[in-house]
Amino acid sequence: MIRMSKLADYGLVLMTQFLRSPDSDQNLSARQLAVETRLPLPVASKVLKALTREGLLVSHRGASGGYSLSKAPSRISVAEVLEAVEGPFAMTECVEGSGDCRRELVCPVRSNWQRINVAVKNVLDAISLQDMLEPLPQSLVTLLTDEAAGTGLDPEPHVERREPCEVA
Amino acid sequence: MIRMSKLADYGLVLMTQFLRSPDSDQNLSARQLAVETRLPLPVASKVLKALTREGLLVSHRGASGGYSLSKAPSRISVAEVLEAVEGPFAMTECVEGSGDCRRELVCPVRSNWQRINVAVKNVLDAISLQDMLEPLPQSLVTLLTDEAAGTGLDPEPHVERREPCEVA
DNA sequence: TCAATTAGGACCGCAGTGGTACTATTTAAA
DNA sequence: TTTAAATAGTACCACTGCGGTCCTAATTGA
Repeated sequence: MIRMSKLADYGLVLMTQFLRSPDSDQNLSARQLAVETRLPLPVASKVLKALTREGLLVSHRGASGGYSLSKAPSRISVAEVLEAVEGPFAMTECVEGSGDCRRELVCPVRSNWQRINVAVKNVLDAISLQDMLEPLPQSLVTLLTDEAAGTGLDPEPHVERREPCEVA
Repeated sequence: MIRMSKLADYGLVLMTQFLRSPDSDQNLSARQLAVETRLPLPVASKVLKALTREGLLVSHRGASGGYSLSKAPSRISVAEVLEAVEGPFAMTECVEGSGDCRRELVCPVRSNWQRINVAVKNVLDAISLQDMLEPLPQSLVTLLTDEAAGTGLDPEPHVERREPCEVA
């Protein structure tokens, strides 16, 4: 499924929550964020801690404390958020080089996984928090998808474009 | 980590194994494939069954039976193989529409996940089995990565290109 | 001083992955 | 006709790690 974890998804939801109010560098408490995002407080708290540890959020302790974005939302990428929560981006085990793969020497696909890994990561790195808010990045996505579809490969129509279901 | 499962990785390794011999539409038994890929026979067997069920392989039962590719390796994409083994491609839960997400109505990122999902899937769909064999698709990957990097977003240099470690 | 925060763990149930085993069915070859 | 070598299908299981909770500091504005 190439699924990313729920926690990472929560990370994105929480990060974008800062952009929903007029001033995006405001201070929001874990409690506020949890309520607004419909997440259980302990869960939101855990994710916020991770995001802070990785430098994407700045925390303010004590009464009337909270969190705020560490930089402009246009300069925070989706990939950054995901990696902050779930660690370095590695689609396969051999990409992160644990090194205990018995197939390593006879594996013909390994070096290409490295490349694919970079390609996918770049897709997620090209999308900023700002982009995630509105259904705007149409140009971006179509660009990416069109390029992917027209790379000189056999034009087998694998692609089945799903209709994105809009939010109310 | 956005990790895909080991089984899916095995699927790719097994599928590409057909291309390592001169005639790619030959008949290979599970036992042969298991030995050549250094995979336990039961594991290889399980994955091969899945690939057959999804129509990517054709099976031949009985003595001197085995598996063979159902179509030209240039017309089989990486995405197809992954989906055959681990089910439909969905990076987040809400993408596959289980529908029990309490955040659904207030979630600002949902519709964009649909798009990102398509974008990533297209990256994997643009790479054929053939491409996976040799470290060839340089043009393809650089194209994808360059396009991703130059989409008019804030040109923050998120991208840290890892040096791909070649196979012997 | 107090209450409201964040920081940092420890802890745990449980689903799902990775892997095994067994039986039934098919079929080329002896 | 028999046999052995295959695949098909399913049940089974150990174990990892995810998602989630809770508790105890440390911090700080009111």
